[in-house]
Amino acid sequence: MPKATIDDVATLADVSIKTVSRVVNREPNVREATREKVEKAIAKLNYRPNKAAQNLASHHSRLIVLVYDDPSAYEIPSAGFIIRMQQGALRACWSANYELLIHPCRYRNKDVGEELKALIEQVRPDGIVLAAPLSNVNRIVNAILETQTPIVRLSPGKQNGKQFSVATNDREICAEMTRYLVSLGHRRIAFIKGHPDHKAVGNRYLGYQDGLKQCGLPISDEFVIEGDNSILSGEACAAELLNRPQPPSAIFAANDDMAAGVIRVADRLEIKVPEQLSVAGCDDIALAQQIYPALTTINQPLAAMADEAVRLLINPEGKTKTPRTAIVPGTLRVRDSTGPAPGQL
Amino acid sequence: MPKATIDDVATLADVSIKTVSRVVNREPNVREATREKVEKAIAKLNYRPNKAAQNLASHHSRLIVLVYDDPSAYEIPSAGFIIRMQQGALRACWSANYELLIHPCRYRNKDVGEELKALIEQVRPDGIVLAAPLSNVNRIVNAILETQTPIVRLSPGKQNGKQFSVATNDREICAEMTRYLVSLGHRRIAFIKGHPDHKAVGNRYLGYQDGLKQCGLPISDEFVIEGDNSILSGEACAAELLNRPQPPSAIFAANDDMAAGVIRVADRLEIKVPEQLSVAGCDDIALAQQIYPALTTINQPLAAMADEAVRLLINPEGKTKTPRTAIVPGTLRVRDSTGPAPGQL
DNA sequence: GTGAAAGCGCTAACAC
DNA sequence: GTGTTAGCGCTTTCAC
Repeated sequence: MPKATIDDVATLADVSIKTVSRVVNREPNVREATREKVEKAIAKLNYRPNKAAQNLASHHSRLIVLVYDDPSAYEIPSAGFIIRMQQGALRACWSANYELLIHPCRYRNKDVGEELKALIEQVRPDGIVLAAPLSNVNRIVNAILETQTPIVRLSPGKQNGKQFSVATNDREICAEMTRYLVSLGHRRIAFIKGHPDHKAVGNRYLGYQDGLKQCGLPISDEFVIEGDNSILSGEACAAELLNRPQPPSAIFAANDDMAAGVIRVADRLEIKVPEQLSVAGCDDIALAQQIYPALTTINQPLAAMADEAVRLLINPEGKTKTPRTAIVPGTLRVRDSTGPAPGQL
Repeated sequence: MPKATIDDVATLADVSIKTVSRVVNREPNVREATREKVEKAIAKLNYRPNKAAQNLASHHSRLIVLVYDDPSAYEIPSAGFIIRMQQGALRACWSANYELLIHPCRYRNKDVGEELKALIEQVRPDGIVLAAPLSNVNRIVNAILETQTPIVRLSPGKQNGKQFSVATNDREICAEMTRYLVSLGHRRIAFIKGHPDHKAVGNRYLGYQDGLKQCGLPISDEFVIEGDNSILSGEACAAELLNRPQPPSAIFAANDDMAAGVIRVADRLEIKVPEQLSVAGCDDIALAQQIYPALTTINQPLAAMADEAVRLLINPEGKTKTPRTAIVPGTLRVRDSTGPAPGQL
């Protein structure tokens, strides 16, 4: 049987198509009795509004596009992050009867801007969620802005006043992690900074300092060292720190990969984690639960962030109010790599 | 400026809108000079056809929906698989100017069928790619079929004659892995079977037997043992095999998790991999590259499979010919966990 | 509260 | 080769 149209429903319910439209779109000005009659007809005919027709007539597509960096096969570690973003974005979309289009792209390509403009002009999404690191590339952001499409930037660490964006409380939560380590009795807490180009991790170092300060501990860079976000650099930093005459009793790394490197070196040096050394990371990548001991870290609430981003796009609020940055808080994930400081010095 | 429409282009090029339509859709029967004139106008106005209007008028949406099982947060290991499927599906979609809608869903839900029907009737995709394990649930497949939407099932191991589907050459490639182990001098090659409910892995056992046969080795179940696909079961099976008076010199597991379990046990028993024991897995999950030594395994060509699935939906071939199963071959990924048999017995 | 009419921007079918 | 006409199935506007 051919799909029922709004006309069929109108005929069956003995009303005009406009009334059916009102019922379908939950508009006011329909008498309760009429509404019921229409709803009965809809159910009977198993009517579903045709999206293409709705889009054409209403000039909006109920479509959100999620744009993110396309992981090449060899950096599929980011897969978990992407899936979580998608899950969050989908949750918000579906709850508002929107659909989500995904658009991974290579952000090094010169033409990403043109590519996105073409996409936008064809499918006319009602909004774009732009994930980091693309959200930090002005060329790309501007290309999207030219199309007049609402955009929300997803940038875990960084804020930006010109458009709506969603970020985490990186700094605050890193302070919390530091306080947690102090509460376990640690006093010599080292911090491994990330690659300076990676904006998100700058705040983490500040958070580490905040945490020390809040506990009344002196801030010094004696135990601060810089890695490049890789496991290998974590190993190198750990080797340097742990071979000192006065090694730290806890090492807090600006990301999980480096923390994993620390654990690996500790294992090699036969330093027991967490009995002799506490290790904490940041990001809660899949690896964090797979290594031994399971890594204490900070969860990046990517799903919640993407959810919030879509909400900002869909809600009328997002269209009218002045740009703001929504903050979605991360949470501590205390696992097995942290414990009381040895000997309570 | 308001977006240009087909009328604007027609006016500027001084032709009818039908001619513009012909040029846009690369239809024949346009004189070269006319085509150029129109293309110039299109470029000048930066015209892009409105998808909603195209969809409404043409009764097709240039939209493919990829349906797969939604990983809960705690089984994100599957994230890599999903991303690869998406990448493959997107590649095929974009190359034909289609878009991809993703639709993860919980396949245990009773209402998945209804959910999918509602989705399909609203967005009217031109086709559905249904990934395993959903593709093996008749209730779900039938719900989709009721909507008359073309569907291609993605089921790595299993074939099914009633609809189009895409599978891998599990059996053949497992035979190849077995032959590879034999070529390294191994004669006592154990096989750890997977959970019998998991259809994909049955073929792997057959492939193992084929491989032995092809090398002229006797087939016996002396070295065949059954796990349940988990790392833990891999450990248990390995413990049993390696504690025998005559242990195998190579262990081939029906999936990577179990193979990882084998390596873990070997490490515990101080059996060197690959010097004393070769270990091979199947699936090429992310873990395969992360463990030490890196696991020799079989790549599941999920991206290529999804790509092929979308092609089947988009190409006219898919709509007319009789259902068939396309086979996308997997490939051996030789890494560090396999080597020459010790002592050449 | 409800309905009639006029599009939205395209494609399909057919005429020329 | 090219143009004309009539929709596709909705929403919008405005009249009642």
